Amino acid sequence: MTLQNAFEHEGETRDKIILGKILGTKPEFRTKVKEISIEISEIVSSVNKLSIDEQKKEIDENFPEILAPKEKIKEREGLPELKNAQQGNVITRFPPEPNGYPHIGHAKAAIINSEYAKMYGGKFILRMDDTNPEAERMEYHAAIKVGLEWLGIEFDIVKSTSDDMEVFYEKGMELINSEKAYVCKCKRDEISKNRRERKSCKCSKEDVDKNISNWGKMETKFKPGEAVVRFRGDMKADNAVMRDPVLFRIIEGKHYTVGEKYRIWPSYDFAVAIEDSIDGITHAFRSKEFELREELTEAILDSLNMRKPQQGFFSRLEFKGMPISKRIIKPLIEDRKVSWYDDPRLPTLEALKKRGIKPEAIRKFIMSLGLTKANTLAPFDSLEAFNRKFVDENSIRLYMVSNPKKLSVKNLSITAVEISNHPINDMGKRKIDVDGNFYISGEDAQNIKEGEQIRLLGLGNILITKQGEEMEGEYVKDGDIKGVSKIQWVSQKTAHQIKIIIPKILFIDEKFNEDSLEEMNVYCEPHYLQLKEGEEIQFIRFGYCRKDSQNQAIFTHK
RNA sequence: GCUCCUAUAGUGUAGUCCGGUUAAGCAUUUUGGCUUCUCAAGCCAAAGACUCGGGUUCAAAUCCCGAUGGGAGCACCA
Repeated sequence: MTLQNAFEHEGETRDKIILGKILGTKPEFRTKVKEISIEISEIVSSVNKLSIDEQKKEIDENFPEILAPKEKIKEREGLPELKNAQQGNVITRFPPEPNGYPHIGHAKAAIINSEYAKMYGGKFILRMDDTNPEAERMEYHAAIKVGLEWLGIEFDIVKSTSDDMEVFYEKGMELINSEKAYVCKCKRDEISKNRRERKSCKCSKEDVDKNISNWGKMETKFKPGEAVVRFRGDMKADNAVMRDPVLFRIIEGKHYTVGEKYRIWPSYDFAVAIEDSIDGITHAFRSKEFELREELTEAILDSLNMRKPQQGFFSRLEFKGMPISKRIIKPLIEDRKVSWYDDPRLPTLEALKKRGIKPEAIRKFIMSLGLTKANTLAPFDSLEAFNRKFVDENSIRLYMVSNPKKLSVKNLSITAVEISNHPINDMGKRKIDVDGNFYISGEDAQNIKEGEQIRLLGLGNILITKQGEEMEGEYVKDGDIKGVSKIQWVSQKTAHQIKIIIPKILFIDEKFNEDSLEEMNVYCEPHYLQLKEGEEIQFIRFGYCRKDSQNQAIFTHK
């Protein structure tokens, strides 16, 4: 073993390392560390005296097996194992609030929870967390469902928190009756101040009868803001969430599905605790900002003698320079700095789709981030790398020319060429008519000198006879493929003009990037017109783009 | 201010619970090479990390203490 290690490290080894290896593989020596370490030192120094060739000889003669290449460490696949989980008995959930358009953050929560359900052959529930009528809308509800469908996430059960209003009332009454909750009539500011100062208010001392009658008044008489139900937590707790949090409050707005049927609405903490318990959720993964809520969720369920789910937490996911919150996006839309929530510069699912990111890539990407609680500010690059693998296989290759320059070729003996749509996969061929009049890219034109040969891809070599605004050349029959620069081209007669939109980073160091949307007017092959909208293509030597319409494409990535 | 979470290459992570079998694995990025009628994809190679300071131990990325950086919570939002 000493020999092996020495050989692997250029003929030198260290006794500490050898000791570690022996103790690691043979725990029975651990009690005799002193004795064996002396022995090891001797062996090590004798091995180190040998030259590397002598070591190799020794190995060949006596221990040939250790020259076999080491097997690589196996990378764990997928997510880490769950605690207290049994195959077939896992139920997870994704509870978005329908108060905005779904984005990459939603995707992370949904994918992690659904993957766990899948991993354990369990169930996965989509629960629209709609307990604040003022913020929620059908439009968002629908957008979330569309987004998740696009991601390819399947649910066993779809429900809304508001389906269970009667249960919340029942459980709320139970808490009031058992003195675990009380009606508080303090002003909002007062509650907040008392929380900070860790002081109870006088409402918390009211008896059960008074609380019950006040609950009655909440149903009819009190106005929004005049009374709330609070959980009797611990006003002295270090965890501020435990300082008598609100369980119910009055909201009079019209709810997008149940209308004005209810005016007392449960708070998030209460609703989630109860819902997770009655839905049979075994494992609930929430993003890190809810970490302090774990204690409260458990306290509520304990006081109701209800079953508790196992909770887990993961970090929020954001891309560098791509805002995720409505607070930032909304003003951008109002100022017309971005067009809408599907603007390709945004990290919403709709935008990612428009930009040409594939759902499989998002899934792989999110799985690659793991379940870490450290903040993740991923660069968009890594998503692109995943996406490229999916997109490359089935994007047809087309020629496109930017900053077009004219090139006319004399003595062109052919009138049409056939070009295959993909270099490796069989995706058919297309025929292009040519008449000697081409466009080539301005960038390529710059690099060409008179008297040089270039090759128009798929067509043939051209000897450039005249540089300048309008270039001229001669067709070289059977030209040499190797050693000439190969460039893409478009036939002047059939060239189709499109606009390519290049989305770039929206914020640079917290400042809006005024140049975040670049537009290019380019010529491409007429074949573009025959493609379906939404199809991914690769403009050769430029990058992958998604066809947005007959005259507009969006740049996906290199 | 108080409380909680977090810290591994340029970037994202695995390993940390239960110290040694791995002088830290993977992906991405960058660079070089091969292949190729694309500057794509594919293949090969190189480069590159345990935040800092103490302690425990024969042995610390891993355990303990402290410091520092980053994030979150202290809503009648979720």
